[in-house]
Amino acid sequence: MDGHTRRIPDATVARLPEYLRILVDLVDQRIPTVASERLAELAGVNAAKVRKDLSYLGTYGTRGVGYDVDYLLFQMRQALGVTQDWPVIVVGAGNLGRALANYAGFGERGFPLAGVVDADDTKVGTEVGPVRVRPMSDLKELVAEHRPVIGIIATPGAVAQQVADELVAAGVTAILNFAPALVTVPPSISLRKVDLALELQILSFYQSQREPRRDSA
Amino acid sequence: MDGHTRRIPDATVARLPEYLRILVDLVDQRIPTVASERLAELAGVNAAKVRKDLSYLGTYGTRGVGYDVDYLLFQMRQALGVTQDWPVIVVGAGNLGRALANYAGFGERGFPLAGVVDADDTKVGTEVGPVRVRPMSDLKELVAEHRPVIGIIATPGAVAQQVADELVAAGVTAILNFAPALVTVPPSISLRKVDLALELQILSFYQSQREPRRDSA
DNA sequence: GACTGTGAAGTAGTTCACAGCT
DNA sequence: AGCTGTGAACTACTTCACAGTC
Repeated sequence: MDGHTRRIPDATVARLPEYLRILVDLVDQRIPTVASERLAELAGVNAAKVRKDLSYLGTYGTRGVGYDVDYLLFQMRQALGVTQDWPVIVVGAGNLGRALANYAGFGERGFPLAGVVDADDTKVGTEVGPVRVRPMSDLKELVAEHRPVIGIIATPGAVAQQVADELVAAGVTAILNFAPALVTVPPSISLRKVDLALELQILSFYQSQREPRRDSA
Repeated sequence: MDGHTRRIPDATVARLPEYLRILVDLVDQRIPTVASERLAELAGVNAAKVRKDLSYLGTYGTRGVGYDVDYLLFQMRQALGVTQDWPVIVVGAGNLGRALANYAGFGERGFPLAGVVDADDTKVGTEVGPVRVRPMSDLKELVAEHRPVIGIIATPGAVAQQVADELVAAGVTAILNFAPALVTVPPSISLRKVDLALELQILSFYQSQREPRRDSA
């Protein structure tokens, strides 16, 4: 029952939230057990990978039967550290920041909006989804109030590093960066990046490999 | 001048847009040449990786000097197939879809908004950023008009697969899926996925590894 | 002297294939 | 019989280290 937990490979970690989502669905459907084969199908990967991934959690399925859905869901939440909500603070109340703040999907999945801050005084005080934009100077207070929080950078690339520094100074230990810029943080801080244009460019690459486009402007 | 182009590894492809962004910056700053060491620093990777990545493009830098920024930028655009704009069509005019449609960053980086469609009649006709929402039945026409386009799925997860099927039927060959659901498409279609909550959960994992949180509710 | 391009070595991730439990 | 858990084989990616060029 322990889980002599070896270090979980990054590639596995990146898949755990997908399994989590599927398990939530299965619970909703009152499905009591699931085999690696089925889970693999639902996740779009192969069964050996599922079994190996789950084995890192110290999970014990039952041979001949499969995995107990409730218990696996419990373990998955435990492993991901999503047994409680993690509030998020959005920095930047431009289009993207407002969009993210409005996006209810976050709250539903355990990441409620704690606040939105912006350096631009003309934006401060305006409504964004469920909150009002607050000045950057409120950041420290906001973080202290909700800690631990995840900071979301939704500013132009040019100020992303500065914002990251301010988040770290305010006590934020996990950052999701949507700005198209390299951001570096101390090693104790977790950082991930999402760049929407970059994803489109990757699609562009694979697509133009198949069916090269005329290059005439 | 040829570039006896070996197949480019996926990991390299995923980094090319980052190099592209950096090169655009360097051109703006009128910097004529760049060494792999410097490029690596700007991209947050190591120099050997940069050199190997660029070598897949059939790029020739100059030993003792570095890479010509203009030429490298040209090659990068060529490789990524972003020498012309790729219009995007957003499916789903909910919070996320409207957010994406409003997000100017796309247009600036070569992905202008061709339209927004939604299955919900009460949303059809409403303004979203620069366009009006059109009904799903206009999808085929919209695609035909702008082809090739990239389809963006910004719907609830439950209808994501159906939307993907409709996009494919309408002639879309590249899809970016923001819905939290597995979507499968024929092998000739390029597909990528961005799941915002999933990114937050990954951060949650790494953070709770460091500083486990009390589990009391 | 400086910097690229790349084989070779090293590391991480995936998949196979099967022993072992229920 | 059915399905997990995992060593072993394989594949992909990264990094080293250095010969080659300017």
